[in-house]
Amino acid sequence: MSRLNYHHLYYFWQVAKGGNLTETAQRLHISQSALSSQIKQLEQSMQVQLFNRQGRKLVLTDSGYQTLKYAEDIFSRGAELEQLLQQGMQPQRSPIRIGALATMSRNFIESFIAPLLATADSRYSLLSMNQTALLNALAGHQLDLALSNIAVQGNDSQLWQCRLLARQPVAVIGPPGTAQTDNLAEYQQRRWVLPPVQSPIRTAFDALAAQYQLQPDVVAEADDMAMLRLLARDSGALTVMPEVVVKDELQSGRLVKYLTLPQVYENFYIITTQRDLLHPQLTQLLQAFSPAGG
Amino acid sequence: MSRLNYHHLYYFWQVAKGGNLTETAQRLHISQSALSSQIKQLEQSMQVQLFNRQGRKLVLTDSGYQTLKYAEDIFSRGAELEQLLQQGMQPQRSPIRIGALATMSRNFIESFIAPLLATADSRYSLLSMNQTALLNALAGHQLDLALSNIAVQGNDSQLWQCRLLARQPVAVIGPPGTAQTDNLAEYQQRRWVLPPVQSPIRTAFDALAAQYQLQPDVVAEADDMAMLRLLARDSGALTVMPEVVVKDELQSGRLVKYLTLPQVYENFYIITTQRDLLHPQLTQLLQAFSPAGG
DNA sequence: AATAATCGTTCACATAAAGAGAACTATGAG
DNA sequence: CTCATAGTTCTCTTTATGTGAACGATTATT
Repeated sequence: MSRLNYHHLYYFWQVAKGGNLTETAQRLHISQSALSSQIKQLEQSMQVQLFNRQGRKLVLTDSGYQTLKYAEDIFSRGAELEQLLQQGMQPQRSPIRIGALATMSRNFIESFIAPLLATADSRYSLLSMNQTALLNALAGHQLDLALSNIAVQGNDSQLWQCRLLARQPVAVIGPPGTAQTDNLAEYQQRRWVLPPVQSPIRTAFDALAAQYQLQPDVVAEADDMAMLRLLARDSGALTVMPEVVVKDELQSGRLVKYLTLPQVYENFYIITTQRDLLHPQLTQLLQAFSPAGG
Repeated sequence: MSRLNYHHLYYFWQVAKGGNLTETAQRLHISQSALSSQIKQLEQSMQVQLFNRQGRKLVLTDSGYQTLKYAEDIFSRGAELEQLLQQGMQPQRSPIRIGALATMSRNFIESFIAPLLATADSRYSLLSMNQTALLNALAGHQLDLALSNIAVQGNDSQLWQCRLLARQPVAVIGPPGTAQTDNLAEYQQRRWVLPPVQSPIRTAFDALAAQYQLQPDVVAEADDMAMLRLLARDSGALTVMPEVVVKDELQSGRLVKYLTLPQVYENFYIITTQRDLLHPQLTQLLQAFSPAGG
């Protein structure tokens, strides 16, 4: 039992799609006999029956159907590659394409790509999208890498590789000039701007709030970190978010950290396809970020 | 410029992964010279430089990197197929695997697979999951087909095929014995159970409610149709949902339709991978459902 | 700086695989 | 029954793949 012969598989694919040997042979400009024997060889080497010879018709077996699906996958990828190669493939160095969840902190993303900015000759393109679009784009090679704060659960046949890039402690942040304390309960009179109920941060916050018997007066919710940042800056309300989101405002004193929530973290993940080969320049990016570090 | 040679591509893949010709040649049990010439042939036939010969090292070019990614994709799929074929591939007819969005109406799903139930010898397995998992499973061949009420937007390079299978008018449904009218405003005093704010149905309902100056008293929200159905049945509140969800209850008179919302539809989509080959038995299922019909 | 070891390329030649074409078999339409 | 059609099987030719030795060029060693 030898290795899978892609040449044979190609012919099988062509025939299975058409369902007809003679026609396919004409289309491919080879003789039927060649096609016939190649497919037979595939069946023999793989020890599987791909077609049922019903009368003078070729009918896909169940195994044949399964195989066809894989072949479809394989050769349409191949066709994409061919097209890419034949249209010349832009000669200048193609940019590194990084996708990021649209709701993530821009500051965090910026800190991630900082090493790329330092390198003079590297080009990259950054795209914001939702989690589903992120995974689609990865699968379709529109992205080299995705950044997200939502993990992808590992399937049986791992399609995605998802690793923890960094975790940020989550803090209560608000305008300066008010008494700061590390006791949540003291913020009963304050107004709050929070991430939405489904989010992990909110869930953690709500649990803590319940524990401290705090009933927060929620004036606004937003899942977008950029939006949260604006609200934190301009609403006068307290917010709950990773510090990195309002890094600049904390530095300038426009906002201050009230307290860091214990045991609550925002996780940042880097997602690639399982068959993971990183763009050479990306390897150094990852090394800059020690796992679970900042 | 001939067609892409998968044999050449395979060797390129192996070498590019290892970065080393000699080692790879030994691993594959062929001579370096063979490897060298095959790769050179690939470069010539595709008219692209895959490696830069720097000193006595082979360094991937940018085009080479792109190509490698496709090759990785192609041959890991191939490896999966090989494994599947070599482990014998379960001889009994493999079941048709249908994935459905966990929040969809079970009645609708049942009506979709009804033709399969009628066929004695067909086996199928039904799996509930979220939209992301659905797409993952499709991409990884764990599913033949997915049912969802969320469309997948078409990317540039179409990965998914998403077609409208059916659309159901959405109705206000509630317990019998109260005056029915087709004027939304008359339901001001009622309690409501509604889909969550992000959902298309809710958005449409809210717009209508605003138009009729109805401020609904929302006692519960749920995105799961099975859950909504239970709430509709047991809460005494009014609900907004496609009729099919509570088909049985409407028939038995336990619930009644108050009014059908104009221009509001719940859409049901069937999602497959773009390189779309349907399981023979699925073709008939689709024909049973005329597009935009019931 | 000289030397040895390593790695990729090139050549002539051997071997294996793909393909052509005729003869053959079986099926289905008229 | 007969003929056209579709797939299989055979022999033979052509093409592609692979080998091993010689070569050139680069890196490491002393």
